Amino acid sequence: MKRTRIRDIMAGDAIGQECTVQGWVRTRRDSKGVSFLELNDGSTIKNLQVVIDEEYHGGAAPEQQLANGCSVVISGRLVSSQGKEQAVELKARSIEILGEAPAEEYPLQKKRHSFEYLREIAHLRPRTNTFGSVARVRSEMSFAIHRFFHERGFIYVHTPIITGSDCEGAGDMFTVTTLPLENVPKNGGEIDYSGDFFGKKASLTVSGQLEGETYACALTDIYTFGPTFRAENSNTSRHLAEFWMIEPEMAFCDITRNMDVAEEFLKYIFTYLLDHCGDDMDFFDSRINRGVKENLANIVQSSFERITYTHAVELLSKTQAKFEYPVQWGLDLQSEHERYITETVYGKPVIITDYPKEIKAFYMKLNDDDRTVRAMDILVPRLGEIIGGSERESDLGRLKQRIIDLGLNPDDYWWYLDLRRFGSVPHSGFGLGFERLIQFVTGMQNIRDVIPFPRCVKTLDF
RNA sequence: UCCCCUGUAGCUCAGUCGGUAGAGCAGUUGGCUGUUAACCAAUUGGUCGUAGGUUCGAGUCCUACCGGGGGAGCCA
Repeated sequence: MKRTRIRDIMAGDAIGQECTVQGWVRTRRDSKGVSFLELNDGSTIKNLQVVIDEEYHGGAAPEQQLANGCSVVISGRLVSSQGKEQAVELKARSIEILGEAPAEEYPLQKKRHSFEYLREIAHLRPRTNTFGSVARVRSEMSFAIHRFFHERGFIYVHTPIITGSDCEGAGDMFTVTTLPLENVPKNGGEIDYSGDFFGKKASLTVSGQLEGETYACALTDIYTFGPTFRAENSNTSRHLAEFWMIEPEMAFCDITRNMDVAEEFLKYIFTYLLDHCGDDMDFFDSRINRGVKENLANIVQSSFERITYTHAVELLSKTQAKFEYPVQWGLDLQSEHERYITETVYGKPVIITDYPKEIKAFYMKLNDDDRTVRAMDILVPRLGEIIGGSERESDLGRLKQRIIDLGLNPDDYWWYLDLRRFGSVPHSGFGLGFERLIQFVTGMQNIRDVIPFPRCVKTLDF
């Protein structure tokens, strides 16, 4: 018999139909003469209640073995439930156990486990409500992101994972090598990469932006969505050594349209999530972080406030609120400042633009005041910065000067500079970390719990 | 990398003033004709993270190391 997904059973009116379901037993409750199984197949957070009563004709499954965690094939008839917690239930006619899960050894109990413990059994944690929901939300969010860009004619560009440019400047890089580590060839004191696989030093990418710009300066509207690697020794609930990043890049686009697209982007994917992941979002809202749904709904409804960095500093200087870190023009805004502006001052998302050039990257377009650059950060309540972007410097001379001013070598950026030498155009883009986005929409506290197998400093267990 | 907290049963935790350990849940056994975190009863289960030290005596105090968590910095 064809396998029916539990999601489809829950969504439709299938009462009276015969069907076969396959899944894992989440829990069993016994009374004299009747047993109840909660069955989950991952297609939805909802469990299907299976009733084993006098009409059950048996099969290969003694009830004792129908333990939490075992996998089963169950055939029977869908009936309306006598219980109050569910509308439909499956009256079992036959049950076959595919794989047992000995109760004394199975690490997942039907009680609630701490996330710290579940991280130690990352191969089994997708069988829990929380991690099943995270996986479905990740998948739906990925799809929503691709759909947003696809609908607007953006080209999905696969920027490289391995990069030879040592100049991306966004963080510490992992080296990629086939050199024998026990006897690394050296030329003087320096490592000699000439005999290495690529004949030069190679690393894992820390950003696809510079490569993305090359394709934007040919295909106009592009985006990247791929893995990114940072070898930073940061041990926090917001950092991973391997994470996924989304980086759109648009030619013939100034900072204003960049902001328009970013605002539209966030509203689109949040709307998609609320429309398509209702059950999972209800779970996050009630069990993980009360208010996440309302927060997303408010963002979708709002019109993002747009202010300059200079104005933000004025706001922060005028307030009575106490901050741990000083507020002064020229210093970067701390997380506490960003949250004060978006939560207390405006109560909605805020886009801050035109930061001092000293605290932003070399490639951002210099304003006429020669002090600020066309950067834009989008801040949202409960998180702070969610998106960072800018209009890129399109003038060859000014870009070259910025590189020199920061003590970098223009020769390292020859192909990036070529984009300004030949057919240069105003262009803009932004980036956001996918896992931080998932953290934000689910309310999950630790970034290690929104990616299937987190890679962190001193952690590579699966 | 720095600061703070933490490590006790399979899981989540309690353990007072230093006197060799306890609860809930899970498991096991039994009971209960429709349960919903099912319920009721009984019961198994411990090198108290590791190594030193102080002490007549250490889960408890001290030191180091290891693991976990929170915060900072860096950043997405």
